[in-house]
Amino acid sequence: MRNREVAGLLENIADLLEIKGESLFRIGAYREAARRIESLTQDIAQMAEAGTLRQIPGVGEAIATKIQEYLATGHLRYYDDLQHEVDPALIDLLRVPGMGPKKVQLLHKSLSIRTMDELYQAAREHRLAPLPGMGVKTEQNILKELERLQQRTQRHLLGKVLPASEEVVALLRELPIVQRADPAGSIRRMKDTIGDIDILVASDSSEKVMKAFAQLPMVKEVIAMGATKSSILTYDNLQMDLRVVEPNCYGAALQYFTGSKSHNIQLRELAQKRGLKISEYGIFEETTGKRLGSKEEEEIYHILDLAFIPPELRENQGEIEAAQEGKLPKLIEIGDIQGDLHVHTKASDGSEPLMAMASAARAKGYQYLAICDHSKSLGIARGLSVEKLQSQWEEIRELNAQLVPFRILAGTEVDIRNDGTLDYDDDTLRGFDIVTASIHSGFNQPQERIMERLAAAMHHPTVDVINHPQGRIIGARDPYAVDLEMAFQLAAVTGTALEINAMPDRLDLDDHAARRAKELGIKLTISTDAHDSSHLNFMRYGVATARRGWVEKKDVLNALPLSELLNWLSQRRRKR
DNA sequence: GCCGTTTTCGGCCCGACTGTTTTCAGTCG
Repeated sequence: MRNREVAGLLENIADLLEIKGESLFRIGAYREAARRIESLTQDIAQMAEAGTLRQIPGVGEAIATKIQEYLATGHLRYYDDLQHEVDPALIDLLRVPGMGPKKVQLLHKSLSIRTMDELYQAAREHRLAPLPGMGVKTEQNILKELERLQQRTQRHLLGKVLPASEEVVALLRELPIVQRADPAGSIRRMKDTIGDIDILVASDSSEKVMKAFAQLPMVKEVIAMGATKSSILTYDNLQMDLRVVEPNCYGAALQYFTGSKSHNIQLRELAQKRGLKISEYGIFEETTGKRLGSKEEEEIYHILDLAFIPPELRENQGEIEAAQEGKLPKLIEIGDIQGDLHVHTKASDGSEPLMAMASAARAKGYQYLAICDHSKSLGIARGLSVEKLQSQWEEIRELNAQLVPFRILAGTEVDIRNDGTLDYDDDTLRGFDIVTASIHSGFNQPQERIMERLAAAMHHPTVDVINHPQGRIIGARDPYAVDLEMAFQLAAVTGTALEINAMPDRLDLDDHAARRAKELGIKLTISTDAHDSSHLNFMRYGVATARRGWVEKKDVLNALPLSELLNWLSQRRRKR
């Protein structure tokens, strides 16, 4: 898939146009197209061949032609020319907070500054301040931001940021002056990675809240402090932005600060067409200025005759249209989950015994838990030999007798070997209650080989689920070369379920892929891949990813009660 | 550059904050 590559190209064009001082609307058009292509599960190259590029919202005549040219020839004349007009090195400077296209252009023209290093030097030597529109304060800020940029990694895992934000929100809620508090922004939308943390508070004493916020125990540095907005840096280098609003605007503010930007823009356009205006203070009649709603978030949507749109869907990916037509999905909820279908124990690379994992699952109110330790050849993870399996099965039988009606399923995470064969013989595989299969090697194989392996696994008569089908580790490893559309077709034909792996650094299938799989009627599992009992709590991230993928309860295998899950599994055995 | 039950041309979300200014430009979300 070259989707990310094409999206990146369009982003670069937008950046260059921005520095060049082009129309903001044209720049926005490139960014919107990039965003749409990034979230596509269909292969952009295939769409280009089929001539269907213009079906992508935000892609019109001009951009479609450019994509065609780029994919066919490997380069784009327009982009090449642009790079001669505007030095591409300057794009980097836009990453410095406070540096926009105008300042980048100014510094480039007057001081020939091209890189962050040069910018840093110039600021150190006080050459920025005398420039028109700059000044001492601006120079100091640039210096500070450059230093901060070095120590701050760009994006953080939801699994790290969500608990941190909830901790802060809990502390803020304890203050008597605080009426309401919530994480907002991309955290509330449950994106898999997060930049800055947005927190919203309703209070009549804004400044007191600011002060209390700045004194929280996790605060390392106060970056900015205004009347209604302040930013801090925590000891684990998370930036948190706090905004305080009056309680009667809280709903409108929560809607606004939850975003996404793109969702809000579309919502505001819709409002405009009806003679209404939306801001963070409420929804108003354009002509009279009369406020129609603001206290609760739901009001904003209801006044526009929309069903309430859950935060996870607010990405301008068709949710507003669906809300208009009353066709929003009834999203799966954490309480719908009846069990976990992928966990490890001490027998392979987990850290707790079977009994501990089972008790923890039962304590969560689950009806079942599938033990899926690694298979024999995965030496690095102490994969189980057939002999060890026998004793694990024995242990499971004994425990099940004690724990009834709770049920431990004897499962495996069998390795799909480099040649596409599975890591246990068929007889052994038939002995499991559930077989999940994974690729753990040959990550760099070409797409054909990867697809052959996946196809072989999905056609194998015992395989029920493919785990982490994309194979990404967020921030560490790119997905392997999966043709997702083909994988989905295979899953649909063979009736194989696909996992949404809930590990915070996997979340694989990701949200877009999950949505496409759901559209094609593929069964999904949401499992944690827990290696100790605390990891069972990762389920919320898997459910969040599923929700972002418009997934409903009926799409998810482990939302079934035990008896129906067992039915599904045995019917599958009979069919094959 | 995209898009269309108010438009194939003329629109394109809205406000706060900062630092530089004497009324505003640039940046951000």
